[in-house]
Amino acid sequence: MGGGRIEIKRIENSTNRQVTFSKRRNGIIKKAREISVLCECDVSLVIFSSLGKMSEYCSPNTKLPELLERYQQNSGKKLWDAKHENLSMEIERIKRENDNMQIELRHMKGEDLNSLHPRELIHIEEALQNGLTSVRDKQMEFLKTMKKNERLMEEENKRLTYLLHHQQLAMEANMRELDIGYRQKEGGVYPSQMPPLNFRVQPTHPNLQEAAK
Amino acid sequence: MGGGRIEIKRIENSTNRQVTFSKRRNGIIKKAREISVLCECDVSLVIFSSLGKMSEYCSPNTKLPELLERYQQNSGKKLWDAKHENLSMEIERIKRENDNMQIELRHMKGEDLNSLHPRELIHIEEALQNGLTSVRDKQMEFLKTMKKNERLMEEENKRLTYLLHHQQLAMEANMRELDIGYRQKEGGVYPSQMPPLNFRVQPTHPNLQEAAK
DNA sequence: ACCTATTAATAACG
DNA sequence: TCGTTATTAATAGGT
Repeated sequence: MGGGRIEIKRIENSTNRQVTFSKRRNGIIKKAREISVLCECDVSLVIFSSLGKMSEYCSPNTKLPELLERYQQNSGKKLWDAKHENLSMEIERIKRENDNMQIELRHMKGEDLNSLHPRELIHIEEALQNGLTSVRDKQMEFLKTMKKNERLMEEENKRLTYLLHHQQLAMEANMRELDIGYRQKEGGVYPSQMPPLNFRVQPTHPNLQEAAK
Repeated sequence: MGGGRIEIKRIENSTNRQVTFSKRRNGIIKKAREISVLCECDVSLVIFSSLGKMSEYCSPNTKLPELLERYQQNSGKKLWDAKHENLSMEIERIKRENDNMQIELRHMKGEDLNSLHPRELIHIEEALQNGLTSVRDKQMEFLKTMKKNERLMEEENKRLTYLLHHQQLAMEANMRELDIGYRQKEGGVYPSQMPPLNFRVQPTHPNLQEAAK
């Protein structure tokens, strides 16, 4: 090839290997192009460098899918037919699963019962009964939660009413005081001992809505 | 390259073209092998001669389907056209359907109820109730059928008993007659007027077992 | 990326 | 397809 022969084995020096790859890649692609032109043949060449970079050559007027189709026919090897079959089988499997569930679901809804044995009917009846029990338990749970919420809201209401009442009392007291002070020293500043009116009324149960969803 | 340069264009002389193809094919395959070894890269080379003869090289430890998979990912081109995607999408669709049914079925069995709203619970409860009603109706139907069968069998029993009785009477009568005839002309042939004993006792209700299955 | 000595590839022919 | 040979192309190693 040139400039001192080399053994055909992995080039250990990484830089060298990269350089050689580049040169030879170009060379082989050129060769591929040449043979395709000179000899009117279809060529497909795909190279992945060790770093994963892809290079390809495909002769003009050649469509890779068609070429690969011919490849499969010629070699007997399956490139994607295998995958294809796998997918088809997967579909069949899932469809069967689907049908079974479909049937079970229809039975649970009381449809298509004619084909069933009494023994199977009993099974389904049990399942339905169990389901019904669970669903009703769950509803009971909700009911309890809602009742509890109601109770809590009532308490909260009472608390708020209480607070409101006291606030009003305080306001009235202040008004009176203000009135007196106003009369005593006319034009005076606002009395500093007056409590801020907006003392925060936080909900005691911030998660009330959670259980009711 | 050697022995007098040539233009890179179709070789018109068919023999020459064939020879050149052979040599260059070997050359390019050799190059492919060399670069794959020297630079640790994955190479796929497929050549179809103008006569349709296939040659290929694939680097060791490289599986063509996997390489082509990488090719698709890198190039964005699809080799296994729409067919594949259709299948994949079909699988996705069925899987979704499957999951939905799975969930519905679990709910019907009273599982995974926590994520449901009260309104949905009511829906499920109704469905379960309907199912239960249908199943119990069907069981009732069976019960009726079985009772009816029982009745029919009783009747049949009576009929058979009656037939049996008459048959016995007939037999006894015959025996007596035979006895008399035997005593009158000793060593005579069997009396031809004797009725066949095996008159067929067919079931009146051949479909009895159908309802009970 | 470019240069060059050296080897590999190969065109033409038998 | 195989071998030989003259000639060119490819390229390893270095800059």
